Amino acid sequence: MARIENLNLSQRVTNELGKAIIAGVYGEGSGLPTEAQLCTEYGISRTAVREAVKMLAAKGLISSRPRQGIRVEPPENWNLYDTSVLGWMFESSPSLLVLKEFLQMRLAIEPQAAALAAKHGSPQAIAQIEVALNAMDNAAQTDGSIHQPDVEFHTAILLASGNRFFYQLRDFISTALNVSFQYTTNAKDSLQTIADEHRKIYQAIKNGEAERAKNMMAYLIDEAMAYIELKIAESELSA
Amino acid sequence: MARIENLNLSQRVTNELGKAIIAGVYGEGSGLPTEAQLCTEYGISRTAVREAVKMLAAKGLISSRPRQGIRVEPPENWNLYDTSVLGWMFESSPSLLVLKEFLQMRLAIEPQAAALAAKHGSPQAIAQIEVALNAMDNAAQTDGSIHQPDVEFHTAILLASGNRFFYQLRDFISTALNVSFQYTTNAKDSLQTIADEHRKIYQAIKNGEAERAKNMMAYLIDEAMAYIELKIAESELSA
DNA sequence: TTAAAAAATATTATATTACAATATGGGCAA
DNA sequence: TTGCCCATATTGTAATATAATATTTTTTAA
Repeated sequence: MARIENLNLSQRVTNELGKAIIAGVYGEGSGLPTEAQLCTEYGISRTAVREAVKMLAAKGLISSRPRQGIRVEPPENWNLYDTSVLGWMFESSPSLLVLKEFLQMRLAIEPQAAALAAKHGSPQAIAQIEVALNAMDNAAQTDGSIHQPDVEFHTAILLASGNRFFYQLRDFISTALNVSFQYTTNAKDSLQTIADEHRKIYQAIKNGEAERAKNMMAYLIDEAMAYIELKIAESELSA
Repeated sequence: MARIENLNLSQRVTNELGKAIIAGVYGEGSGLPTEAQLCTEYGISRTAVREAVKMLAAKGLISSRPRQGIRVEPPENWNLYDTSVLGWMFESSPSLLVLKEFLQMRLAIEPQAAALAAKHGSPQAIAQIEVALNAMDNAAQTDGSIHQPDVEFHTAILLASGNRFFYQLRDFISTALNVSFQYTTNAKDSLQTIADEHRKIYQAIKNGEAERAKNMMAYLIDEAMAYIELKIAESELSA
């Protein structure tokens, strides 16, 4: 996705409205202002407003009909796997509970992806996993940030699964990881532990041990899940 | 989704172009005709063309920039979880191999969803599963179609999981099931067997047996997977 | 008085035209 | 040859007009 300052007018309006809709600014039923009102509100032409409306409709957030106006669609119709929608969600809602849902998804997807990678992964795809892994090691030893290579590691496994539906979830997983990082400690000695656990997954994939790769990945994500559930319990206690 | 005849102009054009793009009519790099050409080709105004372009851009299929024109995005950027995109895919590509990818996804998602439903499913949500199940039984005994209640059964479990990301995949799963039905035999005696296997899943969920629900669901999908792999082997043999 | 029909109205849908912004490629000058 | 500038093609934005659609109000007739 391009930087915000590079977006054109209708894309910027799409962003604004998308965020507002997901933040619940507009009531679900009747919903948004009319096109005319939006024009004056943003000081732009109807063309730009309509294009923004069309883009949001394509993402399942709204629908518009003559005489009725523009109304917000029920949230279960929102396309949550759209990168923009996902981003807007995290900007608006407290993320611990959403993060748990993310981890449940990761627990479903990633172990299977690892197993498929072990079974069918091409040598190049598996080499790509190793590249990311080595970058993690490097970061762990040189006190650098482990985040970027961590994301690349998981993305590379999705690609190696050979299933385009899994790989399609790379933004989803990246977002989940980015949010996770905000809650995890960065104790220096634990970085190497994390890298080592990732290496076990890699070796299982490389050796074609599907079950082992699957279990190791499940273990890794389960640890994160346990940590988040602890955090949720803490926050509920203090509330 | 509304019927085609009920769609407005820009939505119809979106459909036409979407299908054409996914069918590979336009080369990936340079890509589509200019807006002006599309106008004359379809005999419509630029407004309608631009709205269609914006909707396709929102689904990740294309991008457009001044002077460069409209170009097809690489397929890994297409939003495959968009219902329209999914539909266009199945209209264009031979479905057996795609179906296998679908089943791999289902094998990742649905067992986990069943486990979550067993752990956290609300009584109403679980009752909804039973409604679908009874309809399946009915269909099996009265020689009716088992398809619709089958879809509803799986959808109800996704809903009962309490995870909105799982429930969001209901259209995805439905599409996968619909395609599967085209390949499966409808031997009357096997219908009751299928219904019985579904009932085992339901009972495990109702009793809160997460692991059992998970395993039964995995078994169910694995059977479908084995069948499809057999079909794929057959078609490769004859080719 | 009530119900059906018709008219008024508000809003989105489509069309048309004009101009602005932008990036590509070619030509011109140093 | 290299670098700059300008012509040009294409999308981006704007403004305005008319059509389609569905709601509300009014009118009409039983």
